[in-house]
Amino acid sequence: MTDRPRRFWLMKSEPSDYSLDDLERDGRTHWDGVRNFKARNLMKEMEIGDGVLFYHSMKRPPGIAGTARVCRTAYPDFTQFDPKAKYFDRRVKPDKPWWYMVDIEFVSRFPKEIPLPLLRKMPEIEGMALLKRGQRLSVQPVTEAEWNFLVALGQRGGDDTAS
DNA sequence: GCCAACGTTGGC
DNA sequence: GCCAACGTTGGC
Repeated sequence: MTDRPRRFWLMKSEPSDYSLDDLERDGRTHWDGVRNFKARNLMKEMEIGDGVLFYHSMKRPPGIAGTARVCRTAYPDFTQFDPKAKYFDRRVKPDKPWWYMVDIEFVSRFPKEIPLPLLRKMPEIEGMALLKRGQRLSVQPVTEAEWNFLVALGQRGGDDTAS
Protein backbone atom coordinates (compact mmCIF):
# COMPACT_ATOMS: atom_id res chain seq x y z
CA MET A 1 0.00 0.00 0.00
CA THR A 2 1.48 3.24 -1.15
CA ASP A 3 -0.05 6.67 -0.97
CA ARG A 4 1.47 7.53 -4.29
CA PRO A 5 -1.37 7.99 -6.82
CA ARG A 6 -1.10 5.90 -9.98
CA ARG A 7 -2.93 8.18 -12.34
CA PHE A 8 -3.80 11.82 -12.27
CA TRP A 9 -6.78 13.94 -13.19
CA LEU A 10 -8.11 17.45 -13.07
CA MET A 11 -11.72 18.09 -12.14
CA LYS A 12 -13.48 21.41 -12.52
CA SER A 13 -16.10 22.80 -10.23
CA GLU A 14 -17.70 26.18 -9.90
CA PRO A 15 -16.97 27.13 -6.30
CA SER A 16 -20.39 28.75 -5.98
CA ASP A 17 -21.75 25.28 -6.67
CA TYR A 18 -19.20 23.10 -4.84
CA SER A 19 -15.80 24.31 -3.71
CA LEU A 20 -12.71 22.68 -2.28
CA ASP A 21 -13.71 24.20 1.06
CA ASP A 22 -16.97 22.28 0.79
CA LEU A 23 -15.02 19.09 0.13
CA GLU A 24 -12.76 19.75 3.10
CA ARG A 25 -15.82 20.20 5.29
CA ASP A 26 -17.54 17.08 3.91
CA GLY A 27 -14.44 14.89 3.79
CA ARG A 28 -15.70 13.17 0.67
CA THR A 29 -18.39 13.62 -1.94
CA HIS A 30 -19.93 12.04 -5.02
CA TRP A 31 -19.10 13.85 -8.25
CA ASP A 32 -22.53 14.05 -9.80
CA GLY A 33 -23.71 16.09 -12.76
CA VAL A 34 -21.14 15.21 -15.41
CA ARG A 35 -23.13 15.17 -18.65
CA ASN A 36 -20.47 14.90 -21.28
CA PHE A 37 -19.51 11.58 -22.81
CA LYS A 38 -15.77 12.16 -22.90
CA ALA A 39 -15.71 13.30 -19.30
CA ARG A 40 -17.85 10.33 -18.31
CA ASN A 41 -15.50 7.92 -20.06
CA LEU A 42 -12.53 9.41 -18.26
CA MET A 43 -14.27 8.97 -14.93
CA LYS A 44 -14.86 5.32 -15.77
CA GLU A 45 -11.09 4.91 -16.08
CA MET A 46 -10.43 6.22 -12.59
CA GLU A 47 -9.14 3.94 -9.88
CA ILE A 48 -9.15 4.26 -6.13
CA GLY A 49 -6.19 6.34 -5.02
CA ASP A 50 -5.88 8.34 -8.24
CA GLY A 51 -4.83 11.95 -7.71
CA VAL A 52 -7.19 14.81 -8.53
CA LEU A 53 -6.34 18.46 -9.04
CA PHE A 54 -9.34 20.44 -7.83
CA TYR A 55 -9.95 23.34 -10.22
CA HIS A 56 -12.21 26.29 -9.51
CA SER A 57 -13.84 27.56 -12.69
CA MET A 58 -16.10 30.51 -13.39
CA LYS A 59 -14.33 32.85 -11.05
CA ARG A 60 -11.74 35.57 -11.56
CA PRO A 61 -9.22 34.26 -11.93
CA PRO A 62 -9.98 30.55 -12.13
CA GLY A 63 -7.33 28.29 -10.66
CA ILE A 64 -6.21 25.09 -8.99
CA ALA A 65 -7.21 25.14 -5.35
CA GLY A 66 -5.74 21.89 -4.05
CA THR A 67 -5.89 18.13 -4.38
CA ALA A 68 -8.27 15.27 -3.79
CA ARG A 69 -8.19 11.52 -4.25
CA VAL A 70 -10.54 9.06 -5.91
CA CYS A 71 -12.10 6.91 -3.18
CA ARG A 72 -14.82 5.08 -5.13
CA THR A 73 -14.77 4.00 -8.76
CA ALA A 74 -17.50 4.88 -11.25
CA TYR A 75 -21.12 4.01 -10.48
CA PRO A 76 -24.41 5.33 -11.89
CA ASP A 77 -25.14 8.99 -11.15
CA PHE A 78 -28.51 8.79 -9.44
CA THR A 79 -29.42 12.37 -10.34
CA GLN A 80 -30.04 11.34 -13.95
CA PHE A 81 -33.16 9.43 -12.81
CA ASP A 82 -34.59 12.10 -10.53
CA PRO A 83 -37.09 14.39 -12.30
CA LYS A 84 -36.60 17.00 -9.60
CA ALA A 85 -32.83 17.01 -9.87
CA LYS A 86 -30.95 19.68 -11.77
CA TYR A 87 -29.17 17.04 -13.84
CA PHE A 88 -32.21 14.88 -14.60
CA ASP A 89 -31.97 13.35 -18.07
CA ARG A 90 -35.32 12.27 -19.48
CA ARG A 91 -33.70 10.26 -22.26
CA VAL A 92 -32.28 7.73 -19.82
CA LYS A 93 -34.13 4.49 -19.01
CA PRO A 94 -33.96 3.38 -15.35
CA ASP A 95 -32.29 0.08 -16.20
CA LYS A 96 -29.72 1.62 -18.54
CA PRO A 97 -27.85 4.50 -16.94
CA TRP A 98 -25.92 6.80 -19.24
CA TRP A 99 -24.12 8.89 -16.65
CA TYR A 100 -21.66 7.88 -13.99
CA MET A 101 -19.90 9.49 -11.08
CA VAL A 102 -17.00 8.71 -8.78
CA ASP A 103 -16.43 9.63 -5.15
CA ILE A 104 -13.49 11.78 -4.18
CA GLU A 105 -12.05 12.69 -0.82
CA PHE A 106 -10.24 15.79 0.35
CA VAL A 107 -6.45 15.63 0.47
CA SER A 108 -4.97 19.12 0.57
CA ARG A 109 -5.64 22.77 0.05
CA PHE A 110 -2.85 24.88 -1.39
CA PRO A 111 -1.85 27.93 0.68
CA LYS A 112 -2.88 29.97 -2.35
CA GLU A 113 -4.78 28.92 -5.45
CA ILE A 114 -2.62 28.62 -8.54
CA PRO A 115 -4.32 31.09 -10.87
CA LEU A 116 -4.83 30.24 -14.52
CA PRO A 117 -2.76 33.20 -15.79
CA LEU A 118 0.22 31.86 -13.84
CA LEU A 119 -0.31 28.36 -15.22
CA ARG A 120 -0.16 29.81 -18.71
CA LYS A 121 3.29 31.22 -18.00
CA MET A 122 4.81 27.93 -16.90
CA PRO A 123 6.93 26.25 -19.57
CA GLU A 124 6.92 23.04 -17.48
CA ILE A 125 3.24 22.46 -18.23
CA GLU A 126 3.11 23.72 -21.76
CA GLY A 127 0.74 21.44 -23.62
CA MET A 128 -1.36 20.64 -20.57
CA ALA A 129 -4.94 19.80 -21.59
CA LEU A 130 -6.35 22.55 -19.39
CA LEU A 131 -4.39 25.21 -21.29
CA LYS A 132 -5.47 24.14 -24.74
CA ARG A 133 -7.62 26.53 -26.67
CA GLY A 134 -11.32 25.85 -26.37
CA GLN A 135 -10.79 23.22 -23.71
CA ARG A 136 -14.07 22.70 -21.91
CA LEU A 137 -13.92 19.20 -20.51
CA SER A 138 -14.80 19.20 -16.83
CA VAL A 139 -12.72 16.07 -16.27
CA GLN A 140 -9.25 15.91 -17.80
CA PRO A 141 -6.26 13.61 -17.63
CA VAL A 142 -3.08 15.05 -16.14
CA THR A 143 0.39 13.62 -16.76
CA GLU A 144 2.62 12.54 -13.92
CA ALA A 145 5.08 15.31 -14.77
CA GLU A 146 2.30 17.91 -14.69
CA TRP A 147 1.04 16.50 -11.40
CA ASN A 148 4.46 16.57 -9.76
CA PHE A 149 5.16 20.08 -10.92
CA LEU A 150 1.78 21.50 -9.96
CA VAL A 151 1.58 19.86 -6.54
CA ALA A 152 5.06 21.16 -5.70
CA LEU A 153 4.14 24.61 -6.97
CA GLY A 154 0.85 24.62 -5.08
CA GLN A 155 2.44 23.49 -1.85
CA ARG A 156 4.83 26.40 -1.89
CA GLY A 157 1.98 28.80 -2.42
CA GLY A 158 2.28 29.30 -6.13
CA ASP A 159 5.61 31.03 -5.76
CA ASP A 160 7.31 30.29 -9.06
CA THR A 161 10.60 31.86 -8.03
CA ALA A 162 11.36 29.55 -5.10
CA SER A 163 13.99 26.92 -5.57
C1' DG B 1 -24.33 10.93 -43.22
C1' DC B 2 -24.15 15.93 -43.70
C1' DC B 3 -24.45 20.20 -41.71
C1' DA B 4 -26.90 24.30 -39.92
C1' DA B 5 -28.94 25.80 -35.79
C1' DC B 6 -28.87 25.87 -31.20
C1' DG B 7 -27.19 25.26 -26.39
C1' DT B 8 -23.42 25.14 -23.10
C1' DT B 9 -18.93 26.07 -21.26
C1' DG B 10 -15.99 29.13 -19.43
C1' DG B 11 -12.31 32.69 -20.00
C1' DC B 12 -12.07 37.43 -20.41
C1' DG C 1 -22.03 40.85 -21.03
C1' DC C 2 -19.40 39.07 -24.92
C1' DC C 3 -17.98 35.58 -27.68
C1' DA C 4 -15.10 31.54 -29.27
C1' DA C 5 -15.08 26.73 -29.20
C1' DC C 6 -17.23 22.69 -28.90
C1' DG C 7 -21.13 19.25 -28.35
C1' DT C 8 -25.76 17.96 -29.54
C1' DT C 9 -29.92 17.93 -32.16
C1' DG C 10 -32.75 17.42 -35.97
C1' DG C 11 -34.10 18.26 -40.84
C1' DC C 12 -33.05 16.48 -45.09
